[in-house]
Amino acid sequence: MTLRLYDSQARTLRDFEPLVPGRAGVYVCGPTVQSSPHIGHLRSALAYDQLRRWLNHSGLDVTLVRNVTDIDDKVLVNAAESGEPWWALAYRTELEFTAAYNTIGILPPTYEPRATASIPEMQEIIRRLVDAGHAYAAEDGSGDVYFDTVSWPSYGELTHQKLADMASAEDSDPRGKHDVRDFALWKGHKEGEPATATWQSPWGAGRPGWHIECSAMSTRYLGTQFDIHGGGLDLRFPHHENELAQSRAAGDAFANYWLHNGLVSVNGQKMSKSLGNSVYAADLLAAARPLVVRYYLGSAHYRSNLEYQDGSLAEAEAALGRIEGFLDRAVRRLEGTRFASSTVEVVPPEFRSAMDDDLGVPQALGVLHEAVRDGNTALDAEDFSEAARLLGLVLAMTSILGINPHDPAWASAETSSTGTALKALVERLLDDRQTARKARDFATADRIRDELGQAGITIEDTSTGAHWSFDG
RNA sequence: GGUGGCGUGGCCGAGAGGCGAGGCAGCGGCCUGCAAAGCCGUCCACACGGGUUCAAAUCCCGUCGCCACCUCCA
Repeated sequence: MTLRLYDSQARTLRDFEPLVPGRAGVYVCGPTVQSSPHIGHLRSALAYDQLRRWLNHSGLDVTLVRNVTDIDDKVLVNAAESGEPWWALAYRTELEFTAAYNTIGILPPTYEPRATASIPEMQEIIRRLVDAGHAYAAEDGSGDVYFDTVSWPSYGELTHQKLADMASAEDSDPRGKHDVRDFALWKGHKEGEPATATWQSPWGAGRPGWHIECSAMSTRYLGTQFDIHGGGLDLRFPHHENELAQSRAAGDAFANYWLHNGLVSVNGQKMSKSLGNSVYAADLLAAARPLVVRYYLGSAHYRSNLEYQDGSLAEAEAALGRIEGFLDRAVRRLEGTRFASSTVEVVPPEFRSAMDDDLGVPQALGVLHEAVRDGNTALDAEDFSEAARLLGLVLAMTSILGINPHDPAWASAETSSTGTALKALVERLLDDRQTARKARDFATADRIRDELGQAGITIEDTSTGAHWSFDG
C-alpha cells in the first residue's frame, strides 16, 4: 500500500505521488515569533515531524522547510510594549521556539528561512501580480499594495468559499482597498514605525504583508511547484487561501497537497489569550519529561482536535512507562545471551499500513502496545528468541515515531560522577536487602525498600535480581 | 448568512457495514515473603428518533448538542 494523505483542498484522501520520484518537498508554516511557544505550536511542529520521519522511512529524500515569520504587525506591537527592538524580540522568541522544538525531539528542518531574508523575492512576486493586473498600489498615498481578489476568479478555491458569501469585514478599515476582501501584499511605512522595519520597494518604503512571505520562501527553496504545504487548521483561511491566490495569480503552480493539523483545546475550551487559558511549552516541560510531552502531543491523530486537561500528561507517562518497562526488561534479560545481538529493527506490516493511511499514529501506537504486551509475555515465558524479535519491533516503531526511550536524544546526564556514586550506593543497599531477604528478615528488607522509595527510587524484584529505577 | 468538523465505555482515544484497536483508572485472579513490574480475566461503548440491510457505531433521513474558520492565530 502506498502512502495516502488527506488533502484538505480536495477534501479527500489522495495517494501521495511526489513530483520527483524519490523526493518530497514539504513547506510548513512556522510561527510568527511574537511571543513564547505554546502547546499548539509544539503540536503542529510535531505533526510535521512525524510526517517527515515517515516519508523518510518510506525511502523519500525529504526537504522540509519551516519558516520563521520575524516581521509582522504583532512583532512590532509586542516589541513596542516590551521596549526592545523588534528584531531583538523576534530573535529571542525564535531561540525559545528552537529550544522547545529540540527538547521534544523535533528534528531541525532542512532549512528554516526568516521572512526578513526574502524581501526581494516577495517584491518580485508582488511585481508580477501588479503586472498581471491582480494587484494594485493604493491610491491614497499610503504605499500599500493590495491583492485584487475580484480579479482572481479562483479566489476561495482552497476553502471552497465564494467571495460573495464571505462575511464582509465591516469593522476593518478599508483604507485604500478596492474591495474589503483584498489583502495587503505590501504595507507602506507609517509614521512611528522603526526604520529597521522598513525596506525600499517600487511602491515606496514599507514592509511585507502577512501572507506574501510564505509564497516567497516556499517557491524560493522548493520551487514554483512543490509537494506538500502544511500548517494549522486555523491558517486555512485567510492565510493559506491568500498564499494560494497570490502564488497562482503570479503564475506559479504552488502546492500539490494541503495538510492541516488539528488544534489543541484546553479543558474543553479554545485556547486564547483573552480566556487566559494558554498552556505554554514551558508549562508542559515543567510538568513532565520531554519524552512524555512528545508522546502526549503525538498520541492523537494529527487532524483531530487534541484535548489537554489535568491528568493528560500523567496518562501519557503511564502509557510510555509500559513501553520503557518492556525495553528495559528485555535489554536486561537478553544481555549476555546469544539473542542480545540478534535484535533486528523491523516494522510490522500493520504499523506500516496504519502510518500509510494518512499517518494513523493512534493505530500505530495500538500495534506498538500489542508488541509490548506480547514481548512481556515472551519474557515471562523465557522465550528469548521471541522476546528479541519483539524488542526489534518495538525499537523500530518507537524510533520512527521519535519516542524511542533509548535514543541518545533523551539521555540525561546520569553517567556523571554523581550517577556513578548513586549507583554504587543503591547497589550496596540492595545487597543488604538481599541478605536480609535470604535471612527472611523482611522487616529490614522492607525498611530498605521504603527508604529507597522515599528517595524516589522504585525496586522491582526479578528472576535475575532486584532492579532499581527512578519513580515516574 | 457562508464553509467545515465533531458527539464512541468512568476518562483519553482509534475505527467507518459483519472477528471486542490501544492506553489510563477500577474490580477479580496468577506471580511475589509482602510489594513493584508483568500476565490473564472483567467492565461488551458508539448523542437521540426513524429507515435501508441477513447484518448498522459505520449507510440514508430527521432531531438535539458541541466546536472551528469567515482577514490576530499552530
